[in-house]
Amino acid sequence: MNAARLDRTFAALADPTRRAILARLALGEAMVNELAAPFAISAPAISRHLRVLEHAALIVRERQGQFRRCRLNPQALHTASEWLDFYRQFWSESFERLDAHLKKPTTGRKTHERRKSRR
Amino acid sequence: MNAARLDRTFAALADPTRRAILARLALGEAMVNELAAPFAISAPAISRHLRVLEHAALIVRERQGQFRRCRLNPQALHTASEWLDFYRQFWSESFERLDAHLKKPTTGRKTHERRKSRR
DNA sequence: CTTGTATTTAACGTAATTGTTAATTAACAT
DNA sequence: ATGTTAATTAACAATTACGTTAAATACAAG
Repeated sequence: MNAARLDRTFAALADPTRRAILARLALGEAMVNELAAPFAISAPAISRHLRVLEHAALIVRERQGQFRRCRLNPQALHTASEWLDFYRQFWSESFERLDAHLKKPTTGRKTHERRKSRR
Repeated sequence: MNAARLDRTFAALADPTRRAILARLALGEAMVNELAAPFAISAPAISRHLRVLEHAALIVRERQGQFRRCRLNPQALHTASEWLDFYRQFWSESFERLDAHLKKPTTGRKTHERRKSRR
């Protein structure tokens, strides 16, 4: 539910720079320039990526002197993951089918570990 | 891993029409016109959405007479979900923090939990 | 108050996305 | 063959996305 929110979240995740920023923030909070350092793009470009991430509620920012501290906001990731959760049944089903397929041609050998149904 | 693949998957998921198509396909396979029916957009527009979903490996299609049968391909959803899984720890941590916060409002508590530096 | 550092906003170019309508391909039916 | 239906491709317009450089803002510090 709330389609626009999911739009923004998935769109924000659809960029490798932004995913890398999130990965960096997973290691701990960081300032903007710290986040920008690994990338070969300009500071304004980073700033806009951060704006996208913030608008998607994937990060939060707060002024700290002349810096701006950024940290992960797990809420939006949670929402996106919940959406995907609905489809988990399908890939577990297809693993079951694959499993059945692999088991049938020869005799009973345990070709694959069965994927557990999760949660 | 494979950034371009995740790019395509998340970008494909960042559109409400495409998510609705996936939701419909979760109910079972369907032909293109069947998928198009609920939407107020033209057939070519649907066709392109399907192309995006196929290119992102979220669906597979096969000719069936003059029709084209579409079905969910859980593989890409699985990949996206795995990527998100990495972040599950963060939102569970923040739930723990929220929990602690709600339990301890009155007594002498240290103003802030220090984020652990992690990995 | 002037200068330096951190970050954002403005202005701009280009490429991608999403939609449209018209034309095309593929299969079916008469 | 001809016409009908299913679906795609072609050609085009509008919007959004992402990058740049230059200018503006905000704070720190001599």
